[in-house]
Amino acid sequence: MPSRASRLQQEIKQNQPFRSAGQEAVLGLFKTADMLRRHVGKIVGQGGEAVELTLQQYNVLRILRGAGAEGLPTLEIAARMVEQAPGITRLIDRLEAKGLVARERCPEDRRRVTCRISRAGLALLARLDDQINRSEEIFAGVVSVADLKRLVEVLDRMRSVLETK
Amino acid sequence: MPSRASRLQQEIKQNQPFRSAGQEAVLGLFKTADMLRRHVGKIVGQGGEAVELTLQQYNVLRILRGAGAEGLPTLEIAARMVEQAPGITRLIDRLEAKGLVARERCPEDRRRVTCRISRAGLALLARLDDQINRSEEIFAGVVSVADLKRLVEVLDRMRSVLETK
DNA sequence: CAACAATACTTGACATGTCAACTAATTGTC
DNA sequence: GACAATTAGTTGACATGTCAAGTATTGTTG
Repeated sequence: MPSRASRLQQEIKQNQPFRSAGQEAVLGLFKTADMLRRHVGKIVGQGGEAVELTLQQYNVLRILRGAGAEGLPTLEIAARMVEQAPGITRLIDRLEAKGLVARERCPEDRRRVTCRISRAGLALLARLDDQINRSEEIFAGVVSVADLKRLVEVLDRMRSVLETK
Repeated sequence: MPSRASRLQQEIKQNQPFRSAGQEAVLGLFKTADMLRRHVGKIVGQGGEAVELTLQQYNVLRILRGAGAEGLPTLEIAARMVEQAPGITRLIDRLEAKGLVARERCPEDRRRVTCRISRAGLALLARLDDQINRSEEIFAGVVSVADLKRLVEVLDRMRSVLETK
């Protein structure tokens, strides 16, 4: 019995079947992440009335909110990013320009620059929280919590072989 | 019994646990895709001796190889991309500049531009094939084929709710 | 068959990402 | 305490991505 074309195969109009489960998984991962990225990017990027963010900028704000009042040095933020961000300095430049983040050279170690989220940054995140939370639960209808947990677990193992650099 | 911090949590040094399985899945997906993207990007991007490609450029070449001698119109390529590529024209401009793709205005419908992979493009892909195939099988040791298939299936369902634009 | 809409790209302007130097401050090391 | 090595961040140059508006060509409709 010839298996029907997979969903992904149809999506990218590929006529040959995939060479392996590995290949299909990798492409499916890329495509899903790209769609998700655009989906969330639209939420943080439209701003409603106020400031527009990129996904990366949003991630920085989230990290700084988590860090609280002490803030974090620049490269420590980079280390916590979900996606690598070699251009962290300029990323934060833009957030500072929008008044969402404040920077200050650290007195104890003058090489460091401590970054803190501003009142305005916190307010912006607060406005986005609901929409973001909802968008993370968007899969509730089609994927069970058990499936999500298995997914997380498999992704963990995949990253373990990609580590590092 | 308090569950230990998840792997992802440690990776991004997050002190609070994730709000939900959905959130952890979304972030894990982003992180895994980013790492994979860099991994594959390094393969196609170093060129060895010859031409360097971006992941997107590589994807275009793969699509054109699959299309064979008739080639494909520009936007049809865009439709088949794994990741959306609004800048498809300039993406192909660069491939043409490197001599990997040839373009020709379609005689039947002069709005269209037919793109074909060149001899050099095919040769480049041939040189990359082995490395790419190997990189897609990199997970063989840590993730079973059954797990990969389940992963693919869950990703399919996730994309179904993201559709569309 | 003229006029309007739709299609298939192209282009411009600008934001963002990326890599490789480069500077400044701090930490060993003898 | 001088000097190299390390760490933290910045900058420049350039590639790529993104959105909106523009152009040429083909369908469609009164």
